[in-house]
Order: sequence, then C-alpha cells, then structure tokens
Amino acid sequence: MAQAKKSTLTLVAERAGVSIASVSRVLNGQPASEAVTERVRAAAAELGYVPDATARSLKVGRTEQIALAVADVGNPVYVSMMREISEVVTRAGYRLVLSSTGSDPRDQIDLLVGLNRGFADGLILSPLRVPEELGTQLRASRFPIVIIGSLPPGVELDNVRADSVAGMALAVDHVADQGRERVAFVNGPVDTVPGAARRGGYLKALAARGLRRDTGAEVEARDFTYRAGLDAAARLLERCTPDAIVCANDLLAIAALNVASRGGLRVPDDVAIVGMDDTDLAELANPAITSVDLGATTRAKAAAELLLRRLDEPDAPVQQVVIEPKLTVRASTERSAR
Amino acid sequence: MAQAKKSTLTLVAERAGVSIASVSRVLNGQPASEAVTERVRAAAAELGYVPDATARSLKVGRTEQIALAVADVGNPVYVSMMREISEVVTRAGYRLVLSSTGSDPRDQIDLLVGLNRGFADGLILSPLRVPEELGTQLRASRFPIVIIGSLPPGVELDNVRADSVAGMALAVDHVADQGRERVAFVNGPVDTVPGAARRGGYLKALAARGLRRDTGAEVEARDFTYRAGLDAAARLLERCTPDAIVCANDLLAIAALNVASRGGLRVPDDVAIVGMDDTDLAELANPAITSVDLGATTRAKAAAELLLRRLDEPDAPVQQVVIEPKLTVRASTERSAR
DNA sequence: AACGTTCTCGTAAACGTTTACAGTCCAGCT
DNA sequence: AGCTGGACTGTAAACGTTTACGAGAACGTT
Repeated sequence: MAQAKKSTLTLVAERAGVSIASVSRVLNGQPASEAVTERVRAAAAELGYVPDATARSLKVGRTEQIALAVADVGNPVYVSMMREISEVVTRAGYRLVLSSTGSDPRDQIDLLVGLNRGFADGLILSPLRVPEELGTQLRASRFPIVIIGSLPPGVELDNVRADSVAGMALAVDHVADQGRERVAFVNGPVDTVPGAARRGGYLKALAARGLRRDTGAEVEARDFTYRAGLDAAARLLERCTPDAIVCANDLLAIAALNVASRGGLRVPDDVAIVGMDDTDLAELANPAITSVDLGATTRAKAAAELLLRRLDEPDAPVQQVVIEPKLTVRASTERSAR
Repeated sequence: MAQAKKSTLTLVAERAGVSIASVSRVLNGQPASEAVTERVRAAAAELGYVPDATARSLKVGRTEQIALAVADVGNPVYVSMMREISEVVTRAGYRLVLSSTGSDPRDQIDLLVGLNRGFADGLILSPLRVPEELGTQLRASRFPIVIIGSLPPGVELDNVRADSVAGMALAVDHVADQGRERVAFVNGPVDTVPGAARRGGYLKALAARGLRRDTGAEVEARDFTYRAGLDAAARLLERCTPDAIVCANDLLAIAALNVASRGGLRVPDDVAIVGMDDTDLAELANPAITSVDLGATTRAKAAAELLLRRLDEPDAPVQQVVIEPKLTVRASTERSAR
C-alpha cells in the first residue's frame, strides 16, 4: 500500500524473521525455500519495500545510467538522436542522463571528469568542436565512451559517423542531374566538425561534376540555426543568382527557402533548395524540401548499441561504423511537381 | 595526469600519510592544517583522484539528480521545456535524468515507483493523461514532485500550468477583431489534458464573442503531430470554409497552413491561421504563423525552480503557479502585411 | 551408522564515502 | 604546576545493498 517512509532490507528482514541476506536473495530471484520466499514476499509487500538504487550501485559497481552529451538540445537533429538513444537504452534497462554541452568546449571537459566520478556507466558524446584537450581527456576516461562524429586524432574509441562528403555529393548530383549549374552553398560555421566536413564535400562534389566554383556562392551562417540562416541566405542572394542552393542543415534550408520565396523566386522553378539531415522539418516546409538523410537516427541507434555492447564486453575490439547517406526528394527540387 | 585506474580515498590517504578522514575533510574544504592540506592536495593530484559519486550519494542521501518525464521527447514544446529545465538544474549543480513516458500510462507509474528507489532527488512530470492510479502513486512518493499541467483531483503538489482557456480566448479574439466570423478549430485528442482544456477554451471564447458554433468546424487530430494535422485539416476544409483556423498546436497549425495553401487558399487573406505554443516552428513557417505563447519555457523554468526550492525546504507550503498566455502576431493573420 | 552431498540460511565483510566522537598536542590561563 | 580550551587529526560507525563463506540440516549412499 501507499506509504511515504523509506523501508530497508533490515526492516523487511525483521518483519519476515529472517536475515537480510535471505531477503536480498529472494528479492533477486536466488534460490530459497518455499517458506522463506513466501514470508519475505509478504513482508516486502506490506512494507512497500523498494530497494535503494544508490546502495545497489555502490555495491555492484554499476549505476545503470548512460550519459548523453549533445551540443544543443534544441537542434532537431539532436532531438531525434536523443529520442532514439533514449529508446534503446531504456529498453536495455538503463536510465538516460542528459547533458547539454552548450558551445563552451570546457563543458565537455567538465563532463568527462564528471564521468570519472562514476555517475554513469558510459557516455555517448557528439562533439561539435574537438579541441586538443578533449583527446587527452577521452583517453583518460575509466568508462566506455562512444563518439558520434569524428574522433580527435590518436584516439581509439567506438565511433559512428555520417559520410558528409557522400551526402553532399548526393545533393549536388541531384540538382546537377536536373541541369542546374550555379549551385550555391549555405553552410554553418566552418570551424565545427560538421561544417568543415560538409564544405569539403561540397567542393569535392562540384569538382567531380565539373561545375564552376563561385566563391560568392558560398556563405557561412554564424551557427546552425534558422535565424542565422536567414542572414546568410540574404547575403547569398544579394551576391548571386544560383539555380540551386544546398544547405548544411534543414534549418538553414528552410531559411534559404523562405528568403528566396519572399524575394519573389519560385521554388523549385527558379531555384532548387536541398537541405541536410532530413529532419521532420523538411516535410513540413512549404514546399517540402528535398533533404539528405545523414542517418541521424540510425547513427544514434548504432551508437547506443555499440555502447551497450561494450558495457557487456569491455575488451571487444574498437568498432567504427559509417552510415551511408540517403537522398529524399521532395517538392523543393522537383520541377515536375504539379 | 591521465590515468585509467580508479583511485579511492584510502589510496590518497596512504600516499599522503594521513587518515581518510583528513583527506575527505581537505577535499571538502573543512579546516585542516597547512601541512596536511598540502600533502593531501599533492597526493590527490598525483593519483588523479576523483571522488565517487555513488558512494557520496549513499552517504549523504542525495543523488544530485533530477528526473524529468515528458510524454514525447520529439514535440518541440517539450524540447524547449527540456532545454530550459536542463539549464536551470545544471546551474544548480544537478544532473538531469530524462524519461520519455511515451503514450502508455503505465510508464508514468513505473517511473514513480522507480523514483522511490531513489535514483533522483526529485521529479518534474508533465503528464498527457491522468489516470486514476497516477494520483495514488503521486501521493505515495517519498520524493518531491512538481507537475507541469493539471493535477489529478485530490493531489496536493507544487504545480505550474498554462491558462489554455485564456490562451484560446486570445486566439479567437484576435481573429474576431479582424472581423472574421467562421472560426474553425483543429484540436488534438480531446481525451488528453491539453486537448480537453483547449476545446473548453475554444467553446467559451466563441460564446463570449457571440460567434456561431458550427460543429463541422471543429476537428480532432489523432495526436499532436504534423501528420495527424494534415489529415485533420483536410477533413476540416472538406466540410466547411472557415475564414480563420485556430489550432491546438504549432505543428497542427503548420499542417493547416500547408493544406490550406496547397488547396489554393491565400493565407491570411482567405483564411487566417493561428497556432499555439509559439515554438520556433511558428517563425519558420511561410508565412510565419501567429501563435499563442502558453509560456512553455516560463513554465519549465518555474517548475524547475519550484522543485529546487522544495529540495531546500521540504516543508514549504505547496505552490501553484499559473502562467499567463501571450499572443505573438505574425504574417498568418496580418492582413495588412505587405 | 558413518559419511559425503546438497540445500538453505545466517554472519560478516565489502563497496567508497561522510562525520560523530574521542584523542593528542600545545598554548594560555590561574 | 595544573587546568582549560582550542585546533587538529585519527578511529570507527554508518549509509543500504550484495555476496563469500561457513554452519547446520536434510538426504542419500555405502
């Protein structure tokens, strides 16, 4: 029944007239005689006994918690990752501890030393930037860590990442196949891991298709948000008249879409827009935007499973998995549509 | 320095040549002699000592964790709440444990008994539905809980909620002020707490303005998602031709917006759209949608602060706070725009 | 009947902290 | 000189579990 006082093994043991060892055993399903089992069960139920998680953790050396650290809890792509990871780890019996590491790289460091306090059994980390010190801290960790994104040089950890370069190729090829030739690029900060990777992919894809590179057609938003995208897109359209804009992000893509269409351009007829990440947002834009799915949820799932596996067998060989991108075509590039 | 082995108070004590009590004291800033302090600091640094969170928790009876349970980690309004709560509690030195309680009401119950295991010091809960059993479990909890949303009857807990009724009034009045008379309503499931509240508010607001209620102009999406919104809006526009559509949600509003504009209606000239929650989405729609801010982040902040306060003084009187809604007017209702 | 097995259960240690308490030392009093 | 008191430190208990170990009972075997 309902009760508001804590009750411990000792209390249950007294009431059942057995030792605390016996109580612990029956409650954990270890073998015990019929009679004892019965008495313990009854006593536990009457007292509304619930075992203490902290004490158990201390004894068994596991917290049954997994920490997740992402740069921005607000970014839809992180949200979908979070949801997926939450799903996987709770099914495996773990709780999820969420840490937002903001933009300050110190946060990540703090988190790692915090992890060494043992508040979680493992960590999934998706760093935006990778400063020097992060690498050394990662190496020094007592607990398993899996990284979503690129690893700092010299660090050997389980890791899952997207193939941004292939992703950009998908995007550029798609519009190039439609005969578009002036392919602009709205990027996020180029000093971030994804920013750098996507830029590399863009340039490579242009070259591969033999498209002219126009430095005026490449613009960098101050971060990966919608607002920043509005500014960046406006700057872009002031400088040139692309017939396609690929964006590092769905948010940036929607910004570009809105700037373009408010500027009187028809999408996709005058200019095609393609986003990246294929978040829910892509579908709810009007027109819905074509987007490259970098496999956020797949990556998240893989990361969670990698971590769970390593918790099971700490000495398994390090695994690195790369998720292939996939293009989802929607109205923002489909000239034929309607 | 980097090291991968755990190191305990005892180890540090040995190396420093003092007792573990002294080590503990020094590290916790309790008074100690110059010499001891020095030696302990040095030893701790050399060994890379980091105190164990679990052991500390067991001893002091606090985990320094706060649990947050929301129905759907994916819903933008929960996301913004999460972000805010995360912010507040981490600043206060707590970690955030995230539980997604899905749509299954059992999850909430499980969570509450789980909480009694003491994995967190308190809980912030935002229930979508409030089954009978939830009330009894809430009462039985040993730990402080604050509820975002309506309380089950007979439960006395700290609580913060939005004034949906006033919010709906704001929405309806706004479009009515523009002379619109056929005000339709796209709602979410009416058996949820917000669904019921918003419907009540809608009806009341209609009556207050003396607007005719057309039962065909009221439609219920199967949940609060964009997809469900598309269906619902389509059904609505088949049945009637409103000159305004208020929606229980920004997602539903964007769905309505897209259905309407794809159906050849001009927004806002033919039909005005107003959403609710005023999430980031409202701004990135095209046209941007007018939305009623039900104070999600304000509520989240208040909830977190309420909980922190109660952790400080467990016997403070129960507080209930209601956040006033605010209307943000954007292009989807602004006839004059452009 | 003696002995080995197996089963069940209790005793006690351990996990890594914090902290009440008592002890030591030394200075400052009377 | 003897006492009081303060500053510091060590001893040990405690938080609530899990679990190694051993004692005893029950049973079957020879």
